[in-house]
Amino acid sequence: MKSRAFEREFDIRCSGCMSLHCSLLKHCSSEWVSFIDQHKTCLLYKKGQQVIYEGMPVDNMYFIQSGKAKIYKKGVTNREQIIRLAKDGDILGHRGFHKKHYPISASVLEDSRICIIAIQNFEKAIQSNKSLAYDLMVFYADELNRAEDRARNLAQMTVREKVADTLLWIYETIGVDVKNDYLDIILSRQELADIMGIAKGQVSKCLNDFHAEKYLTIEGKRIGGLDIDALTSIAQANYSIYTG
Amino acid sequence: MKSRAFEREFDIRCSGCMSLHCSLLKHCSSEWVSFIDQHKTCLLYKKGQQVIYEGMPVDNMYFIQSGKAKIYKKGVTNREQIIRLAKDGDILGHRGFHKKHYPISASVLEDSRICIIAIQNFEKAIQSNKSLAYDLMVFYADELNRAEDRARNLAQMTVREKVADTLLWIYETIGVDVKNDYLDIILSRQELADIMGIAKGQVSKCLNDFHAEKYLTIEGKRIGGLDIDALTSIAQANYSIYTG
DNA sequence: CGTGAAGTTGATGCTTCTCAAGCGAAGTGG
DNA sequence: CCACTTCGCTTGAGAAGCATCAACTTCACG
Repeated sequence: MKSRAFEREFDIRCSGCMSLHCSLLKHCSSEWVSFIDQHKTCLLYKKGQQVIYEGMPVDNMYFIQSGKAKIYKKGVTNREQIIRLAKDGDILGHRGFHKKHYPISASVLEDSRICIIAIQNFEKAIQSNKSLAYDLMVFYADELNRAEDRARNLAQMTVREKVADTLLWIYETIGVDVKNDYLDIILSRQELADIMGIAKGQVSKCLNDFHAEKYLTIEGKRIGGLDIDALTSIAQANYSIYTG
Repeated sequence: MKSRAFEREFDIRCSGCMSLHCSLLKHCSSEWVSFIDQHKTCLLYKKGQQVIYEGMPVDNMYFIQSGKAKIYKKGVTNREQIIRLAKDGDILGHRGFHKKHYPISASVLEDSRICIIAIQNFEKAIQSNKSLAYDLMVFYADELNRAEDRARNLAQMTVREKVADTLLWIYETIGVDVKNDYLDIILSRQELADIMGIAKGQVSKCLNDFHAEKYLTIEGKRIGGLDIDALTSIAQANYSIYTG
């Protein structure tokens, strides 16, 4: 953990954090909220800094108080596979729950405030707050469905379909800046490629195609003005799914 | 549910079923085991019969007492994507938990005995058996990690790597018949292709390649005598992963 | 046997990856 | 404030991988 040299602490009360729908606190009794308040650490991570290292022993759960992060695994031929993007209020590290080593890495994409709680205390909170385990179970079940949809899409879609599908996914999970309608996250072309498991150049070309077809606007790394209907029909052109 | 015309009931006591590590019963108190015993239905499904229909309202949880099943989603251009194989003791339908409609279909691959319990009773059991929610949470978390590994592999691996990886996956999740060392499940080439999201012909060719290279033996649809080390090194040839 | 379903094999062409060169923006040091 | 450097993006050519399709073979089952 040497690389954490320039992290800085910040201070926030959990009671203020609840408005962010923090998954941990939402279903804890007030005494447990103050327990967590006293046992948590809050750190400021600088853009690009790595929070979780794949293969390291599981020690903490992390909660994004503000900021953005990417969660990724090592893949084939020195590639990364980004499996998820996270924003304010999201958990990091829950994939390591009940495992010895984290199965993923996580890095922040912009300066971010992260609340950290030791895994033992997280376990205690689960054991003592009945609905917390239940809600986490439902949360995991949702993530599982989403992960398996993505597995199917990565396996079966063409590059063009993957790009459309991924833009919609970012739109849904991260959202847009209401001021200018740009996706509220900055990703390099390589990172976009690592989400879809395709080559960087394909991302450039496909985005330019979509731009030429007027389905979106590009401003450097910012992507916005998504034509949701058009992208949806591209992503699901050959689909015979029931969307429940 | 018209197609269930030739299902037949069978009878089994939950207390006998516990030896199969039935996920539901393992952590229920004895009074709840008898509650479930009284509220479950047991049906015999014939080979090929569909148990769960993607898009139908969620009504039951299903447990395989004996048999094998495939769990799959509709995909692109009339393809299916098989997301999981299940055997004795496994749950079916848990992906629909807390959803209105099943996100998956499930069919049995051989004659199978299935125990069925209404979702409301399953909910009651969770609410009343504290460790059940916890264990289900851990179960979902494991499934999530596995699903995301598969997403990465489907996105990044070559066909040859996918085939090696998939054979190992079947070996681990389903196992082999100890008598003859053949994988203990019968899958058509199309079904194997639907697991990996590749073309049927590629499966044939690649299996023949592996056979020629003496990494396995083929007896019709039966595949056996896997050279685990060789297949592992094919699947992970270009991998830079930490395997925790 | 006869029929149909499933498996194999090969030819063809499209999709996608790889690699490399050119370009532009952003940051650095003088 | 300007040249220099660096990094990431773009674009294109060539190669490889893979899907599609069709013809043929094998197998299962009546």
